[in-house]
Amino acid sequence: MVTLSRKKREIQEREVQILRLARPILLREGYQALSMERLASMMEYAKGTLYNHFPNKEEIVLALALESMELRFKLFDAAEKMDAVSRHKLLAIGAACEIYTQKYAEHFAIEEWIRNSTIWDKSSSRRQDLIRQCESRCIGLVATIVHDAVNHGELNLPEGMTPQEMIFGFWAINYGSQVLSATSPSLPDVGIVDAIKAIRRHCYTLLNGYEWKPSMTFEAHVALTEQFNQRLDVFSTQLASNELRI
Amino acid sequence: MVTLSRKKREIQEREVQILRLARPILLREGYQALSMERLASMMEYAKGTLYNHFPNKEEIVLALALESMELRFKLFDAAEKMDAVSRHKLLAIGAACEIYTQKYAEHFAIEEWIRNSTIWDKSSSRRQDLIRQCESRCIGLVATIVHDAVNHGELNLPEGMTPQEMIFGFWAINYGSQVLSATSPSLPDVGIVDAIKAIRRHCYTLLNGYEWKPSMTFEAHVALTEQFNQRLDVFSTQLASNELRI
DNA sequence: GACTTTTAATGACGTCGTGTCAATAATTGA
DNA sequence: TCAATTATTGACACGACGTCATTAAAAGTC
Repeated sequence: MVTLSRKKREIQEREVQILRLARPILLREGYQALSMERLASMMEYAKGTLYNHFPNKEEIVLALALESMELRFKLFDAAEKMDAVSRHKLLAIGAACEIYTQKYAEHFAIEEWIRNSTIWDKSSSRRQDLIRQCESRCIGLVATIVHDAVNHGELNLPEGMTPQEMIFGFWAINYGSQVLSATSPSLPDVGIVDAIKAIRRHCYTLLNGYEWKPSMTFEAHVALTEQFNQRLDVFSTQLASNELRI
Repeated sequence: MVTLSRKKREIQEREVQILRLARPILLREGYQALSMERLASMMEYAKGTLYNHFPNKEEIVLALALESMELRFKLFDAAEKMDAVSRHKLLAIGAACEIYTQKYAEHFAIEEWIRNSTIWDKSSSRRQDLIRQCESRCIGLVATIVHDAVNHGELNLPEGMTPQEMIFGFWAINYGSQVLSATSPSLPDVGIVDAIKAIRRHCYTLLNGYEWKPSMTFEAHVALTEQFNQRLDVFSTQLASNELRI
């Protein structure tokens, strides 16, 4: 039936629309400002209708976070698909992180909400699963690079370290620096001028420490990172225009 | 006057008491569960009295976070005072981080609230300053170690890197791994068994990468870390019994 | 000790937000 | 055309924050 599917489509549409309205509020005015009443009136629907789509406010926040994580995954995926040796691919992943937290800083900010237990615990296990899956895929993707590196003899993992534990280090240092840069109250006062450059250096040194082949200069490391940065920038812009939404 | 000071003391006491009641609620039942009404009734005071002490709920949370940060600083301070060469002192700091996030996991969890903009923005600038100061002192303390290392010729900082930027790397990797371990939904499913050991390895490799003298084996690195761990464990237990509160 | 002044404590109140649910409207199916 | 199903509505109950006029207690004064 045409009418049926039209109605159904309308309802599905609305879900997207709710998220589209919610995102800037959460971002620019904070969690408190995001209220179901307000969303409903912006949608020109009653509050009850909103609750047909999302059982609570928290679920909306996690839905937003999931959207953001999916964008992250696409960036990672594009990075992994670059035609390069394993060490360089890892730089591409690093570049993807930089893009994500710089160009898509809002997405990074929204993704952080999943770590708030108030929000995580109140939302449905279905959505929690989706988020877990998305995170797993991201990790798996990067672990593949490590795996290949080992197989190609470009890297020897230390005794007893899994590929996942290897990437955990890079994950932690990148993630940590991003959160600290975004939220640490005293960072600017304290002489940390260019956090990104510092982290690049640390990652470079870490790669050297593990003797990940091919060895390279820091200048080459930076140059390559910049190059991947640009390519991923283009890619992500195309992505956005294809989907007509960011 | 005796009576005056008794009253004044009573009021001061109450501030501590409020925090002592608030902490376990925030920790075990979450932010929602911490309500001014409830705190007031537990104190057997009216709500208004509570508001004489703290202008809002957020301020209570930041006050708790500050207490926790002060404990962290004490651990760092004890680590820095260990009689050891610079590289080993940095291990002691690493051990202090481990103690803080393992033995005092609740403090770590509470400290995280300062990164919530809802809470940060609503509380007084006086308290924000105190927190910034405490963080600065922590950073400064560790930066000193790097400084000394350079002065003693045990470390060459890469061109253009400040001591603060050097420690930023270690800070980020430790902090990042702690947050990820605590909150990342898919970590266990994904083959990251012993996050602490992995991070020790990464820090070790990083130190090697910078050729921080004296060079050492990973086994020595781990053994020394364990040793500092124990010493700081004892220290922190004494600290707690001295202050009759944790 | 009687008093005034200052300081502290109280809790009813206004306000706002969540989430529910019986009632109503719209859509579908027969 | 009408019954059955599905979607929408908004009044309502509830709970929390933060205020403030009112009341109580303590300090200061003679």
